[in-house]
Amino acid sequence: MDKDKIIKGSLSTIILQLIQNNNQMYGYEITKAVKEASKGKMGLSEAALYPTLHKLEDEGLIETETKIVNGRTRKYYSLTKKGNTASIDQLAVLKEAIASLQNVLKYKLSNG
Amino acid sequence: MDKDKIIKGSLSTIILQLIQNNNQMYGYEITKAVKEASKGKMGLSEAALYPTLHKLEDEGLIETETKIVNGRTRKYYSLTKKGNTASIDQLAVLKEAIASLQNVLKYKLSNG
DNA sequence: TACTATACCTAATTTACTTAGGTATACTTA
DNA sequence: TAAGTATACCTAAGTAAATTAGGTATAGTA
Repeated sequence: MDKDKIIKGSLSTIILQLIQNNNQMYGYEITKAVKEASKGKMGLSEAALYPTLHKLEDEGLIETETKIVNGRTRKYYSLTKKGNTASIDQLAVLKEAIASLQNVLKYKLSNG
Repeated sequence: MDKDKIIKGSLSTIILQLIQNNNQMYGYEITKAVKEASKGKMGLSEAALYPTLHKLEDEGLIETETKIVNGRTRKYYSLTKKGNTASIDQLAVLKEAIASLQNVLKYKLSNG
């Protein structure tokens, strides 16, 4: 099993949550955050990240502010009001899903 | 967020683990087990399940024994030796991935 | 007799990711 | 000074794995 498969389908939730925890983040910073927080056990490719950021922006969940830092452009993302609500909701759903998954993994038939 | 997205990409691992916990299971039983273990919070569609079972069988991780019960055919699946090893390995990877995911979800930048 | 539950299945579509690039600036190292 | 690494943005094409939307058939229940 690919070690990153767990983030499949949860990518939007992860991104929203990271931005919420840190008020604002830029794309490259998010990829580094995932790597560092997971002690290198997870990788978030830029090819997966950027389209998802653009999708979240199109949905009105995040908004951008461009800054020039050290001669390079950074696009900082922060949550909109709608995005803040969505982040809270999605995190709750994900946590419940993790709990359910753990229950499924240890499940034994009662008549077994 | 779709409440079932967490199982995307982990489906093979879940199936192998359920069969391992119960020695042998048939397809329909697996769908009911997921529903019951998750208290109805997760659903595993048969359209997702059966192709995955067939793939695992093609890979030599599970094997079948057909039984007629109450006038209906059941295809019981059990782990092969290879499947037993794979199940143990994949469960470890998945558990580590869950732990990593939880670390990512609570991550705050040190310079924030 | 119709509906629900059990029990197997597939084809076509869609989604979300990976692979495989591209552009550009700043910093480090040979 | 040239090459390589890190930073920082991005997209197009391909693929994997799910969903949608069915199908077949038997047994039990209303």
